[in-house]
Amino acid sequence: MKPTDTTTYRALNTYTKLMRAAESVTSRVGRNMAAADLTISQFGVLEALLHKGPLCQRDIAAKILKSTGNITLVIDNLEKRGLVRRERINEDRRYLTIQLTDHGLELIHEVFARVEAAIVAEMKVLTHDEQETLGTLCKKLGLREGRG
Amino acid sequence: MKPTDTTTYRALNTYTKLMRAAESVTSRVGRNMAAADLTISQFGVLEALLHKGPLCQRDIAAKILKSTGNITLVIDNLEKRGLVRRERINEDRRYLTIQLTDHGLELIHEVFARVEAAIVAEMKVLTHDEQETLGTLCKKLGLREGRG
DNA sequence: GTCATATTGTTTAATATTAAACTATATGAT
DNA sequence: ATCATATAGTTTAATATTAAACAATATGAC
Repeated sequence: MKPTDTTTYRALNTYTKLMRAAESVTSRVGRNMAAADLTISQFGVLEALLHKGPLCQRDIAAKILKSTGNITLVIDNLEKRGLVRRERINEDRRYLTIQLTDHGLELIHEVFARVEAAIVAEMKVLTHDEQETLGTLCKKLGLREGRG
Repeated sequence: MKPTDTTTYRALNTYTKLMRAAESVTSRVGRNMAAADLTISQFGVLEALLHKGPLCQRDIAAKILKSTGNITLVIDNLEKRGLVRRERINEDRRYLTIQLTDHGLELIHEVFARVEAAIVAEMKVLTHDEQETLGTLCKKLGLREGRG
């Protein structure tokens, strides 16, 4: 093999493993969301509101990497279930502030705890040092322009 | 912070970075598929056929981690574009063998080369050793039961 | 003030995805 | 041979997602 070939081979291999790991972990962790009848996106929205407080839809879209059109629907569905509330802001009436309701807060609190536990369990196959290393390497890949 | 807290914190942090890296890289690499009017799933199917030869739909579904129902549609669309061909097997008439057409082979050959180059470019932010390390750590996370 | 431009959120149309019900075929026990 | 079970693929209904067009509101130049 020429050096280029081994370089390519290594890159493809690493890429594949990264993707598989992400899919695999997402799928297992996601079961805890599905158990509470939350999609990954719905969980993402509620989790953002839990940890950042009330947000407008645009900020939510940016946070969970989805289109604003999609967020409209996700919030619609959460609103129907009484988990969040929309509130028009008077200083700038284009904005809507999305807030957790009491029920929403209670639910995401509980589901987040389970998800958190699942993530900790997933990561337990790695030592602390390995986790730090993985985080550092992933961060290098994540940084860069472009959606995502 | 109690030890449990730092453990949890580290796990969540690592998880987030893993997810961001995967999304980010997928999104950038995926542009090369979109440029040829291929969805990620369509690319996945063609790529599997390119590197593994003819496959039945069930195997394709397993390979790209999608439902068999979805594969039916993906293959339908590829067939409409004349990129693959379905062929009933006579030894067991439940099976369909999916083959690349000449046109399909030509296309995936070209698109795969671009995707490959994109992946190599993505991975260039990591040294060879770092790639090996990332691969090893991801593999530990990926292994386990469960869809994915 | 008025108009051009930006921005927030909504709607629409197209596509993707899944789970579950279904059809057709094969296999194995009796 | 027959029947129960399993398997491959399809269909259907529900949901998710995006891009693009759109409505409402804000901002800034003049």
